[in-house]
Amino acid sequence: MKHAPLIQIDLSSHVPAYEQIAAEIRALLVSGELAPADALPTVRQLAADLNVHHNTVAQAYRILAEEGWLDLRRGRGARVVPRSRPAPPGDKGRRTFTLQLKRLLAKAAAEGISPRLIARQLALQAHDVRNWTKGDS
Amino acid sequence: MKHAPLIQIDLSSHVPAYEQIAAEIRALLVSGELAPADALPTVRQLAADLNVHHNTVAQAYRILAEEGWLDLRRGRGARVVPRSRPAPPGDKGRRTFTLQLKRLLAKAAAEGISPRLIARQLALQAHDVRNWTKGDS
DNA sequence: GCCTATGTACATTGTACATAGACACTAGAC
DNA sequence: GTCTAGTGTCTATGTACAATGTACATAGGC
Repeated sequence: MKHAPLIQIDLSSHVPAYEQIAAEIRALLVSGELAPADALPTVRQLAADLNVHHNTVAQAYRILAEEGWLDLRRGRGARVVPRSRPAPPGDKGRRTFTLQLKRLLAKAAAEGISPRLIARQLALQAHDVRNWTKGDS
Repeated sequence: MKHAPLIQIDLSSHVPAYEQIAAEIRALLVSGELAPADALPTVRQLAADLNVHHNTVAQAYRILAEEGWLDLRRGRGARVVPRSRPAPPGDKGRRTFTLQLKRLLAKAAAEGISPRLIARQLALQAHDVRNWTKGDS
């Protein structure tokens, strides 16, 4: 099967490329669009697509491997592996999430996105979240 | 009036301190908890509270000043100033927002926060967003 | 066995965060 | 007016880290 760009990153952003790559792939993993046994592009392949160095992609893969999503083997490539749901985080983890969410919304508003649009987007995403792991294609 | 800590940042986080400070204050500005004519703590005051250098706070203030929220004057301090709603961003801006939101939610899920809790938090924030600029204390 | 393709390790380079410390300006006391 | 304390601002510096270049180690096809 031929992949569409698979993921997309913004090289002009201040957030590190390897982190963006990991975040994008993580989103696909969480939503189920990438399922166990699926093969990921090789580090050099994806690096060429994104115009970064293959070591940058390798660093992203390593992060996901440490989180338990991937199995990396030299010479063979990267595959998605089954992963048990991690222990729910404590108050601190949940509060950090809320904090980052608030900051993101405030920034969006400051850039001119209307509260109405923001609220609508939140509702949309909430809907998607409820369908995670149910509807993997 | 005596301020509670006003804002709080995480020095162990990978996101720069000056950015966290700006984001926190921006949230207060957007929500209306900081209104025009209000005075902010001095850079040295806030720096002492947060255990950072006063130049770090100054950098955060400068960001907010460039966004049009603050008026900075040497010797006088920092005050909130009226700000006209900026022009709504184009497709790119809106898509960047959606992208960042998706990444944040995926990360939260990967850390073990249940989809149910995430969806609930989104609904809560959507509610808050709708009350911006209505209920400034 | 050899060759090609894969992920990995290490040294190097550039950039940005955070700090230190001196400077410029303002307001108020006297 | 002058002095003084307090404000934001500027320049230089140390350190950490992102991204790279290059060489290496491993797997699989022929």
